[in-house]
Amino acid sequence: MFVEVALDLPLEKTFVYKVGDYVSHEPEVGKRVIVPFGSNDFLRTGIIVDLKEKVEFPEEKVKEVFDIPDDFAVFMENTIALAKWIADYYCASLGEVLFFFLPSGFEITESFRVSLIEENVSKIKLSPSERKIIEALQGRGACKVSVLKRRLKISNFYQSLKNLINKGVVVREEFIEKDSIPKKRFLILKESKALRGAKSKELVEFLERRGKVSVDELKERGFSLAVINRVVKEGVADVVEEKVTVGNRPQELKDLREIELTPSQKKAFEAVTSAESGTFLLYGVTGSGKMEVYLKIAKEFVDRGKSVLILVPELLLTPELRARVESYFGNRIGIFHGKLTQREKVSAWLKAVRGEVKIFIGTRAAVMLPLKDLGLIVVDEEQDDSYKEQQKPYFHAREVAIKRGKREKFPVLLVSATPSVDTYYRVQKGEIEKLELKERVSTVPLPFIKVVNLQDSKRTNIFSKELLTALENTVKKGEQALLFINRRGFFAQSFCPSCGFIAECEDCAVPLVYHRSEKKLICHICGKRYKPVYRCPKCSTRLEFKGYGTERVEEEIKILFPEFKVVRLDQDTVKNPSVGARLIKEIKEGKYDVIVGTQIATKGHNFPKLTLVGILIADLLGGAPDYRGAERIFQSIVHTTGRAGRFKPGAAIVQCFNPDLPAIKFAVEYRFEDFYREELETRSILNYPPFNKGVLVEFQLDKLSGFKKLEEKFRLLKGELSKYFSVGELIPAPIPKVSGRYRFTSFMRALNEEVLLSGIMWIKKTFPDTFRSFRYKIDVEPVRII
DNA sequence: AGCACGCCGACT
DNA sequence: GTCGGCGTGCTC
Repeated sequence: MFVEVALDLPLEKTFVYKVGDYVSHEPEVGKRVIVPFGSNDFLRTGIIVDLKEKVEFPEEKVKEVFDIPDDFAVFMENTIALAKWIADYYCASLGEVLFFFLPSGFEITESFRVSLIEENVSKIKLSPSERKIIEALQGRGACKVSVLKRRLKISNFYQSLKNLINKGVVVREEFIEKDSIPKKRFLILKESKALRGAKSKELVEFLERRGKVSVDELKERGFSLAVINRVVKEGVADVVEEKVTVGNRPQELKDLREIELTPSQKKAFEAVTSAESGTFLLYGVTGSGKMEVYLKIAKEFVDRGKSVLILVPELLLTPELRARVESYFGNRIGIFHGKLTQREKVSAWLKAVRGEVKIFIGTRAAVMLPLKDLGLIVVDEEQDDSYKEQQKPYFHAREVAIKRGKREKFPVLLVSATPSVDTYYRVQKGEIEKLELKERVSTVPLPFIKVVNLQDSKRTNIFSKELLTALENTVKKGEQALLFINRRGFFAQSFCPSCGFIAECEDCAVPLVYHRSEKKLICHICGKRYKPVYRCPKCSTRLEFKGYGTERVEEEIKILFPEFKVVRLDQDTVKNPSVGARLIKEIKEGKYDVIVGTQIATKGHNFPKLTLVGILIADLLGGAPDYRGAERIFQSIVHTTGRAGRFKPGAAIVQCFNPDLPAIKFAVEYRFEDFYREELETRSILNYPPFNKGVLVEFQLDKLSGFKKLEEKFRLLKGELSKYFSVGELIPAPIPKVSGRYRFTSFMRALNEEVLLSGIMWIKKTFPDTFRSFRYKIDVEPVRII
């Protein structure tokens, strides 16, 4: 018997191994396998992707599997096929995809460690490289070879290290990086025997009753380790280690069937629960009860014995949301997201494998969970960019979910008040069925939105008179206001008013942002911190810290209204989760009058007293100037203004310089269909996605001198590449230098999925050889192209 | 990716 | 002679 194994390597190849007699478990597709690999046969973890009776590969070269450590598969056959699609579509290898999703606690790798044994090296002849290695090892214990190599940057590193080992100065030892699967030890009764000693007798009797008990439980019941060991030694019981999962706390259950559905909610419920497969869009404004509907649909599938996966954006997976889902499904829910610890991830993965949990709620990383009898995937806030992975494999979890539904034959439900332009386009083409919730469940009307043109308005700094008046009235009534700004420290660069000098990051060449709390200039690309310069180094004029960030807004509000209690909610203040949770709690309790915040403040939280939302400069909500700017402005306005008056009537003031932008105009007038129509028209004319499939290629150079060679090679391939893509120029990225590396990008567009797939296949075949000496990234259907 | 090996020019 | 810098082939 042979197995085909995918390893965590950027190679198209899989590897064949022979399965010998001495493996712990039967080979099976999707199981982990430990195999020797490479010149020194280090052990690595792989995934079995196929079973074979015969191999074409010369049999004498086929190595034998070291072990198959589990009696369960960590991937299902279906998800391995799905991983192949991800690999083909998003330009990665099968192994890279599988090991991206598999919690790293499942991985076992073997490597060498070296340590110095001969401290007195003065008498031995040594080359400079060898000396460098010894210096690095001095005063240290064993050091991983890979770590040492990375630190030293010597070209003949391995040769020099070998010389040192031959000279007897350094020793080498293999070691295994252990998996971190939580394990528990159990005693299993083998044969009953009468033992001496009261405690031993008691333990044997207890084992006779229970058969199998964990060592932890025995200890809790007052059996000492000595007694336990004795019973094992006498042959009464065996000790086994088992991989375990950790449970959730039980919660009070709320019965979903009590909720009465409106006619359109009912229609949506019927459509999804009666479908065998297909993609749906649950579409409805704030307050139309989207969540109640999809939870009820989920409940229906669980009642039928199916499992359900609910995907949410990164920022939405708050304790609040979890509590809400738990109130419906109790402790039967599992959580999976990137910020769990290794052990928690492994534990959650095992729960899925064993079917211990029927409902999983998670972020994009959860989309490949090996859920048995999966009957439904819900993608909440489907337009959210956090569904797109920003490293290899650059997959979009919404797309993977849709593919998974098609492959495993179950419905996929996208949910949004402001669908992505992409999804809306597919609704128009009939690929996705729209289920619109027309009635609002909430008795509170949608907030009244007023647009203020900053060019006409009388204003104090960035605050229009209208906004200031509304702010004052709101706080006077004892209610809260949220002032929304796009980014922390936006434009808060140090700027010379006489010569125009702007302090920039020496590595990334972007303007530095002044952070008052730290009294430092910070680069928002690489994070490097600088001492602030107060006088222009060129003309020694006093510098201004210009522009608006959350900090400056907070400060100016405090000056304008010294009696208001102001709180700032942005990346800086909620970086520490416990501080963030405390601030949120305090806001809900009404401890603050004004909240100054970024996107973070608007996602996933309901502030009951919040009745006024002010958007300071709506024109800037698009962030980076790319073809999706309008879409982001539209979504930001709708989401932010929707925060006002969730429980009592509220209002929103949208300040902007250009009130005629379709994204602004249609958002504030609640004319959603008009926005999508006009935006799709623009995209169509300019030939942007969704009318084609975009691919962003980015090259990174250590030295600018390498550009000539890169350009040459790129030009050489361009002809062939143009068979699949319309290829954009190789241009320096708008932020040309990141962490000391120069970035060059080309944006390419393929006509459709079919062409894209063959184009990516060609890239996979060609790029690794052609651009071997270059660092490059290939981001298929990127969410940002700068 | 990570490693081996081989070739070159530039230093002791 | 080494050393450091590439380009290239291979991993079951």
